[in-house]
Amino acid sequence: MDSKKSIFTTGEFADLCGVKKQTLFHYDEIGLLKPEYRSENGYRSYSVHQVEIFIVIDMLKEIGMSLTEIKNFLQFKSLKSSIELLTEKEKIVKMKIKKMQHTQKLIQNKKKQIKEALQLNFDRFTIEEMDTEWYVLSENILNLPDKDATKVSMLFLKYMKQEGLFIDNAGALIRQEQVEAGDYLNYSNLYFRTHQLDLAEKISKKSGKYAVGYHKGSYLTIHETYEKIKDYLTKEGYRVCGHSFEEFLYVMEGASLSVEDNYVTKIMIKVEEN
Amino acid sequence: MDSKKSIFTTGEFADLCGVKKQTLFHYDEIGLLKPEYRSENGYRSYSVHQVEIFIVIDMLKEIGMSLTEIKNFLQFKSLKSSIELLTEKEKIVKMKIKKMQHTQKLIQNKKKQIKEALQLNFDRFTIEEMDTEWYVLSENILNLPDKDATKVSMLFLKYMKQEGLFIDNAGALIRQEQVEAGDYLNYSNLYFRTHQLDLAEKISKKSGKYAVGYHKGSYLTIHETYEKIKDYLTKEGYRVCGHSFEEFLYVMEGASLSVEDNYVTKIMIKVEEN
DNA sequence: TCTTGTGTATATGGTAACCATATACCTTAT
DNA sequence: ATAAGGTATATGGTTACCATATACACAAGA
Repeated sequence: MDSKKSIFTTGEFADLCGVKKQTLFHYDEIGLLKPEYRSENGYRSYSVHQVEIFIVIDMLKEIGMSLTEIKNFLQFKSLKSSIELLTEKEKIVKMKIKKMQHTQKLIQNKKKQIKEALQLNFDRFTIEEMDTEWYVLSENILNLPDKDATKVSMLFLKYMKQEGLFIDNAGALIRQEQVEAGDYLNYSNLYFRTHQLDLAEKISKKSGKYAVGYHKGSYLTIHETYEKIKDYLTKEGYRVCGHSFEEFLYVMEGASLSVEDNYVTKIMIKVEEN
Repeated sequence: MDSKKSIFTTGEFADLCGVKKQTLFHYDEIGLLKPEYRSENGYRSYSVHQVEIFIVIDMLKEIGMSLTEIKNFLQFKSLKSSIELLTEKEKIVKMKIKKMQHTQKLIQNKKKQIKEALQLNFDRFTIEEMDTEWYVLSENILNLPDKDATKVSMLFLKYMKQEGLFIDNAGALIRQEQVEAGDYLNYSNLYFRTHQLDLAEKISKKSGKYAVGYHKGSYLTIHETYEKIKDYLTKEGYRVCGHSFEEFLYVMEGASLSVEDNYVTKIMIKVEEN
């Protein structure tokens, strides 16, 4: 006569919700989700309907609200403002979906990159015939003071990030004169490889023979690799005839425990035979 | 001659990455992302390429990896296992996108619900003519011992949750006999409203006149509201002629600070005129 | 040149949302 | 009747930061 159907213990309810009992204790403690009642033995009892509350809590948590915020929201002090909040959250969810889709692309790209890396020999220099490629270029920063150059670069990178174009590798362009002068850290532009040709205004290209080498380790020691490539070129009867393009890989099978030792920069310098 | 372009200070780099300086200090400390180098004055210097690393870190964080896991991953101890990990993470991202899309629906539903609630008077009982509705029903738990009933309910709810059908409200069906006997907590089935008619095997319906009332507050005091509805029916010249359907999560503008006091259970009992 | 505002570095303590563990009690199944 | 397993509370620990305080560095103007 006083049967109570669909009443769950803490363990059952936790299982149902896909969390640990601890979490429910916590929610009880902070008053976010208290059990319907306690039995005489002190055991918590949750009802079916509370599963629904939990689902809402879980959802709000998922979209980045803190438990305190959620508690306030569930107070429903004003239904109108609740609707407003939900409308706002709807936008956030849309953005998150977009971000996740971007992440998907990023992962695919990284996988491709690693697969390529598996085929590569980072210790050898080569001369390669390369096709034209299209880049989105930053403004020229060569003749700017370092401070200003940094600002321009920042704006460029922020823009690219914001537009979701930060999927492929970023690169740096070093002009022939700087390469020849050994002024390797004096970039003239940053760039991104792109397949979107509608970004036409800021595009540059290259095609022909390139010396390809890989620099392992810090940015600061890249001159060493450049010098080695130059030696290699002399030996092979080539000389620099254009700009250098640096792209960043950082996927070397890591013997080293130090993260940054695994950084690899791909260097491509336009060359021709003597 | 020794110009260094695109080198960022901690503040700049933080801005670029969309985080606080503190976060970068933290990553430096735990060895996850150390600056390329330190100037003589002790200032951290980050390179463009490190933005790329940060983006990967951020992405991996987004999909639920801990900083320690990320650090290990970036060690690239084995490129093959790195690819495997990424492939696994790809699946997770897919799932997350699905979940987010589900969340979108949920939010829309809650908004609709709140909008409806704004029109309602929770203090009045009414007799309403209602159309046929289709429900996904759980197994009958009426004649099961409470323990077993709970288990069956759990399986039902878990199934619904897993299938992503936990968008609309859950409800409980109390049979006429239990309603008449005052055994209001002795559900015979749980149900979900549904628009998917392909779930045909587990469907139930109803159509006709219903007494509609709202119970505010705890599950345990629902009998009070039932008794009031019964009084109301007698006064109006109606009597119970079918089952009662309870649905949850109609929200009330919260006068109370206690979360659970603001929840409302909608009670619909099939009735006919005397 | 001095100053003043802004930037950086380190150190320390604090926070949210749990998780792990220990201890004690309760319940059910054999 | 006893063991296995579930529940309750208490306490300390964890992760990924954030806030604040203090000290030093740098750039720009009076």
